[in-house]
Amino acid sequence: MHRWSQLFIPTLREAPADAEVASHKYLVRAGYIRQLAAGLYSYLFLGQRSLNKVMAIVREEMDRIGQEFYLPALHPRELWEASGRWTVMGDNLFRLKDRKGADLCLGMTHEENMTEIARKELRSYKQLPQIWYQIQSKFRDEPRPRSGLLRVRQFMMKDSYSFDIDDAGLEVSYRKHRATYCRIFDRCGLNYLIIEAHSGAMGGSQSEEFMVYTPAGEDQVVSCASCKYAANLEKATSKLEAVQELAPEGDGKPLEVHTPGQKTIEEVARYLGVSPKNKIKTLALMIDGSTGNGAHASTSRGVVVLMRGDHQLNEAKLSTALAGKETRPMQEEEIRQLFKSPAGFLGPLGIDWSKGLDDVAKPILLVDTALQGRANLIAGANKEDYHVKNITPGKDFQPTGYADLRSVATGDPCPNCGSPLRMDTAVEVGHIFKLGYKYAESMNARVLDKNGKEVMPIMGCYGIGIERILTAAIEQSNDENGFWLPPQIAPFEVVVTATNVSDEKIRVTAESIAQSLESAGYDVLLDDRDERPGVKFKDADLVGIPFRVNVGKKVTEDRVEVVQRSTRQSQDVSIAAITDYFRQNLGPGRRT
RNA sequence: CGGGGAGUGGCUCAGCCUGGUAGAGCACCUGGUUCGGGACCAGGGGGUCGGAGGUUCAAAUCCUCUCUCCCCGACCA
Repeated sequence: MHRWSQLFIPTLREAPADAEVASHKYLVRAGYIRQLAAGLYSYLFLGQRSLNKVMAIVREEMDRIGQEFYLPALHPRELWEASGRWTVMGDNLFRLKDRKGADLCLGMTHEENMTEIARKELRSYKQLPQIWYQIQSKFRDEPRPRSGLLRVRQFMMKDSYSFDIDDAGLEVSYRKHRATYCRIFDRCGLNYLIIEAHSGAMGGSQSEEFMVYTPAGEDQVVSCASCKYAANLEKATSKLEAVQELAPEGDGKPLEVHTPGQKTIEEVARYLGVSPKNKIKTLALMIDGSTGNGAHASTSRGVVVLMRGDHQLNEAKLSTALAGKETRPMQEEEIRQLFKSPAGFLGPLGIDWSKGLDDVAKPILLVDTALQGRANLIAGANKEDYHVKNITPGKDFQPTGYADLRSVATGDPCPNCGSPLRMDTAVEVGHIFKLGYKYAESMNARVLDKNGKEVMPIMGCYGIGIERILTAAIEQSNDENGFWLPPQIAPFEVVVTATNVSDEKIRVTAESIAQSLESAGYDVLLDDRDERPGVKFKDADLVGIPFRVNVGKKVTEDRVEVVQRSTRQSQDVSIAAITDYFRQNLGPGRRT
């Protein structure tokens, strides 16, 4: 039996000054966590208890499809060299040296470690499929930890990895995870949705994210109210309405027009009396050369992006199109040097664009798919105060390539059904991802197939942020007095509040009610502190326990009050019927 | 990393501009009165004012450097 009077539950009247989001404020105020440093938190009694419940659910569900491992958090450099990520991960990877001077790092994730095991141990297709998982601390030197437990440098992750002999097998493993994740998030009481995700620089493979709507989130989710379409902003697209093309002027060939002082899209469009939709937006960007040594060194490279005049560039999409390269806006001087054009009048004509990303000597020209098939557009003339009409992509200039680079905006038509799209912020609690052969390839994992031929196993990886489940649950359910958790993940299901412990009858009754609820298998916290009732009620409201039993003056009538935290509805229940009440409202006690 | 803000008992903050004995509320300890929504009275403990250097007779306060934390932007569970 847990007695509040003997526990360490340091509740705070006021939120710490540096907490902004609800979950952060309440986790601290309710005594769940304390901060150690930026992005590092200690989980106290209530916090750890709740996380343990989350992990128990995750474990129970994962055990139905996979096998639990526990891998080291400390990894030798060689492991990460093998996959190439020792350099790729840059500053995000925590690095250290052992006493002998050997390089080590703290695992941000465990693809390498798992693949290493697979590489050494898996020999035959007969051993496949495999699903291996673990629940373990991950370390990431985030550039900016934030929002309490939402983005931290050390956190618990359930990560799993699937190994299959072929695509069909991967599909099965992926489906299993998807279904399991749904069960996990359902059991944790989260209101989530599954969205198509940006699959990062590796591209191609399928990836979905499990999101919970909350203004505290860091992700933008685009969704359709009419159909099921939902995607990450980095991935989302929308239907393009047809644009009225301009009639060709003169002989239909590119035609320079004088546009004195007109630089922006809007100015030029207004000046020429056309819609921005008929204008090409030209963005000059730069890939900075790496300062790395030897093999990895590269030179800076210009990238020009063409968008429809009224469209916005999505940097994540651009980065994907550039195989993961980051860009920055080009400076005016750089534009002048590279393209002999004044900034503001840059256009695609007359420049020798590279034929592919590997063609490093020339600048890259990427054109958004919204411009593919368009005609008679207007762009800069690479000359002060001049623009060019009658430009048709593919005819008047040859881009390096076309790509979907456009950011979806609120109200754009859904790509499936055409209804207006909406955009919401959300937090990612899980991610499932078809990895493909990336690690099998780089780390040289091979098995023999039916025909005795060596093939690479195909992999999937799947993650759940443990703390984020708690955080999302709190973001989902809080008010000015505190928060309430779904009973399945609350540190206790019921708090029994003895309103006045100096009243013998109340004290004894509270004690016996707590006792019998506990015997019935519920997690009960008995508030037996010598405090005034107000203090206890405030604390009970604060700490996230979904039900409260008030044991007060009505004990003389053999009655107590049960208060549901979420609705604040209170109901008198006879003491004899208290266990039944919870059987009806909570189901049978889990520990029976 | 770029931009903005903040560091003063455990917590929330005042004091700083205009240098002169370090404060309030809450929390904590003791005694008493209380006991259904963060009680009251009396007494008490606790702070090198983030750190270093400088200016000054004198620095929480002015100057320089530095560390830490938070927020906004590029990454991710």
